Amino acid sequence: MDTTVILHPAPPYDFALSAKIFSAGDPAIRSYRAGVFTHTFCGGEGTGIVAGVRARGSVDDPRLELTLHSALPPDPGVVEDAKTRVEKILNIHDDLRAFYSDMQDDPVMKEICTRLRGLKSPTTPTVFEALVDSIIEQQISLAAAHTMEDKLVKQFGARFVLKGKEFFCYPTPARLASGRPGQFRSCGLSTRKGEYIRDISRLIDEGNLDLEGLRRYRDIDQIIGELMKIRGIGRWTAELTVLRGMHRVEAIPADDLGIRKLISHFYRNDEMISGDEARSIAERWGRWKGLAAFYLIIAGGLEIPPPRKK
DNA sequence: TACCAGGTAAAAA
DNA sequence: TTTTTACATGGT
Repeated sequence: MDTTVILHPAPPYDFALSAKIFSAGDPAIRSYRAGVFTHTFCGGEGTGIVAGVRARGSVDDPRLELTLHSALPPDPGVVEDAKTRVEKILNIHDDLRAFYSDMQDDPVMKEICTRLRGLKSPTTPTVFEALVDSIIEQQISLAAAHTMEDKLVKQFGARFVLKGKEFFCYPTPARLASGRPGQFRSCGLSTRKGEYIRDISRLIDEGNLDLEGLRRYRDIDQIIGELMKIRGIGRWTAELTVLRGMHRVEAIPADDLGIRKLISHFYRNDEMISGDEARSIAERWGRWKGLAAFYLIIAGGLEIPPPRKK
């Protein structure tokens, strides 16, 4: 059973460029293959929906075709919910014009914005997901972390079968709260990281931590401060969580090794810089520090060259 | 084979 | 108070 609706992103929007970051994703969870972004949504009792998104129109007149694949016809409310969630994950209603306008004084970012026009950064469906993934990504390589993240989803997440294929959804705090140490270890996580994730999941499950509620703080430093009170969450993890999980694009995890390397590549001729130096350089991006960092990540991946030194 | 990789908390000094 | 160490897996 397929149900199709049309979404209307704010232009400019380059879906193919924006979705490419999901290319390495597992199709049983979330991926981008052959021009289609797919994402799972779990219902009750082993049921679920696979959402597929493809581009229609153009960068300046963009439309998206969202198709929901399910065993039974979905309720109108379910369709509306999936639509809202996809819009939020891809942030298709972001207006990039103010960002581009503010980058005009920075020759490096100005050039990158021209090359990557229409690129929008994604957000995780929940703050919880951003937080758990950030913990997993502490210290180790992204390749290693992504393997562990997929294992965690398959170990703890809800499962459903559609057209003979198996799909998984990101685990709820309740599921991770009752995880045993051996289960986290079998996902490749250190015993310590397993404890962090289990303890945070318990706090949420028992009603002692409201991650989504932290969105109400206007001051980002207040959110970061609240997160850092929790065991396992340092500054880097807190900053990455608000950026990726709350779409607070003014936040930048400046201590991040990858971001430091990218800033040094584009602004300091590949001479390695400290987190404080990265923070200092990022100041020029104003309220767009995190989004600018995302643009650097994609520019780095596409091997867009830094401007010739003067 | 080592060593590093998008950190953090806890132990040791 | 500041410095050092353990941790886990994938890539090189």
